[in-house]
Amino acid sequence: MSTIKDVAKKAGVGVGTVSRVINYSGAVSSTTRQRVEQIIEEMNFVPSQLARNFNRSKNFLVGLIVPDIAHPFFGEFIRHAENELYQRGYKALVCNTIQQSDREQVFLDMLRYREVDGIITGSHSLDIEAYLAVKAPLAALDRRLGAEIPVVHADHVKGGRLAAERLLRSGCKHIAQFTGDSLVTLPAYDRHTAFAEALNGTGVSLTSIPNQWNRFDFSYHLEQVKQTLDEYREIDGIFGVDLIACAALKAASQRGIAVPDQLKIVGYDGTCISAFTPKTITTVVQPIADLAAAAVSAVIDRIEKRPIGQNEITLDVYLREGETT
Amino acid sequence: MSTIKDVAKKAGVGVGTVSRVINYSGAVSSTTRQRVEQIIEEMNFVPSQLARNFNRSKNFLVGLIVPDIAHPFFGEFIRHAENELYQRGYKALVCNTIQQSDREQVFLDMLRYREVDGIITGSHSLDIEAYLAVKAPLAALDRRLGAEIPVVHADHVKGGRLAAERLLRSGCKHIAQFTGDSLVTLPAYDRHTAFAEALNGTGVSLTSIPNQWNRFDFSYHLEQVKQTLDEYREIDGIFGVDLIACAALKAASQRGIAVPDQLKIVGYDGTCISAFTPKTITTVVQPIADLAAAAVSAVIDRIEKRPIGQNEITLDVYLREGETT
DNA sequence: GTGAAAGCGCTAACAG
DNA sequence: CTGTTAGCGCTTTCAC
Repeated sequence: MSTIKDVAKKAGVGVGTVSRVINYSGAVSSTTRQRVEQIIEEMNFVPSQLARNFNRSKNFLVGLIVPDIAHPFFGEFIRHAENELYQRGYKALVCNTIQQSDREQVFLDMLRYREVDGIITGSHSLDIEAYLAVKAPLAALDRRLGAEIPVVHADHVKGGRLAAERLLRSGCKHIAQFTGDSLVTLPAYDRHTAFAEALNGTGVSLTSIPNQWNRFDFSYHLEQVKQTLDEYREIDGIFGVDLIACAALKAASQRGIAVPDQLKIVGYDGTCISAFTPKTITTVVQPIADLAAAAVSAVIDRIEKRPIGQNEITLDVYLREGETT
Repeated sequence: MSTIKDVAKKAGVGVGTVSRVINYSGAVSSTTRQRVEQIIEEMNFVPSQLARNFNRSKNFLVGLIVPDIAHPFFGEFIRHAENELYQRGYKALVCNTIQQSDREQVFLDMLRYREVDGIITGSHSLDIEAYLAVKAPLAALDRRLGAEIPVVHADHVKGGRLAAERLLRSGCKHIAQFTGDSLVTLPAYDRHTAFAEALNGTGVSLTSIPNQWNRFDFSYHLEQVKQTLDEYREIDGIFGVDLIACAALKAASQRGIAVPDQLKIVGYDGTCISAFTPKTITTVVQPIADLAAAAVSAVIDRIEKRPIGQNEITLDVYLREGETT
């Protein structure tokens, strides 16, 4: 593995010159440049990124913390985030927490150890304090971690309202919604509050089923929907994340309930799975690519110490009509 | 940001001692150790991973190259690979190639630049030569890149046979299979050859439709299945990856074809989506977690220069019965 | 047991 | 324009 020194010696120049050549920094006469480039070629020299990172004390690496990469929402988020990072010269380190907060802590530590230059987190298992202790470039997806830390999220208030309006328009009278853990103040929870509010005074009954919506365990959701359908026979409308909507479609099929005739379903997220089912699911679409781009911009602005704009970014959602309403 | 030198000075010891303390290497008297640890605590000192990586010339980073993270098969693969890497003290860098071979080249270059210690690739857009040029720790998923490069894959021959036998057992007479690009010698292609062989001499007709199976574009697959069903009215059995099986289920539903009565479907991969549909898809399950573990072991063995075993690892598959056969 | 010193490979400041 | 030199922060001999 040849080094910059070897190249310099063989080319009969100083290491500074070689550095200038490979970095296109400073001025080098074209004859020198040519000679050096040729030697580099000959020796098959490749500058060590390790050394470069070291003395610029930067990795061009951003950690992406998510509960589960295989979950469609996070999978799509990471796909877009990775792409966006790549466009800007950064690489993506993925971190699955899979409901283990200790792993989340480890990844957060990578920031202190300067293994990554910044972090985007979509996981929520850790206490907020752990995040606040980190005064490094950080951005959160759908969680307010403190005034200092940028958060990007979809307009969940509008999302919840759109879903409710859609079910009302279809004439539903007994609606069930599968909510997240209300103990945590997630922007994402707003959709359920907004959903309930939109139903208020319409005479429509609402049953809220607590559900761990970002858990990627289909049988868990399926079981929950089945229980709900069995317990509340009158239900004619269901609202939940795409995975739950998908489970609802399956449960209805197994119970012989016709969709959308007897039961209407509205999903949330707008992930690819809403199209995989025989009946395309009507769903509230989150702008996943834009969320990813916004989160990436937020961290990179902080890494590169650019003037920063607002700390809370809310992006628009819309309802995509399917065949379940 | 305090450095090891600051700590040494404040503790009144040499930097070597501090280094021994934080690495638990060499011997340090317990009094010294205590004093140093206290100072470290006080100063809130954290060793720079950047510097450490630099002088060990190692990153503990493995690149994971896949066509599309959001594709269920690759999403699950990455999830397991990341986990496995984490257990062994490595981190995962993800690289979406999304059908762009130039990006694949860039990621491969990271190996030469020593940005990653090794690479696991599940992408196949690049010419084999580009891989062969890299004589660094590398492992491939489902592709033979050369005798030197380890490859892990499922037992696709058995997989193809299982699928064929299942459809035969259901009494199918006119079967269609959606194959990959036969130009490339992928182990994964064996399933289609085996599938065809198993049908040989049974009097059952087989139509093979060329399909880009690892393309993550549902509407593309859906369109293809629809065309096939329209063109070959007599088809009563379909074999393809889970995504295609899913599309087939949808196409059948839209065409008013009853599954499994009029049409049987067998998927391949065993990804989570096979359970998402109202009728669970009968599918050949690849041991994704084991494939990931094997690939990770292969790269790490090479990174850590351990004696290596065989270069081609074939893992068992099985048929998971669903409701589409 | 512990301190001093020599790098790891590169960048950047500083003389020429 | 270009060579020299001083680090970047840590690990690792090598004496003491």
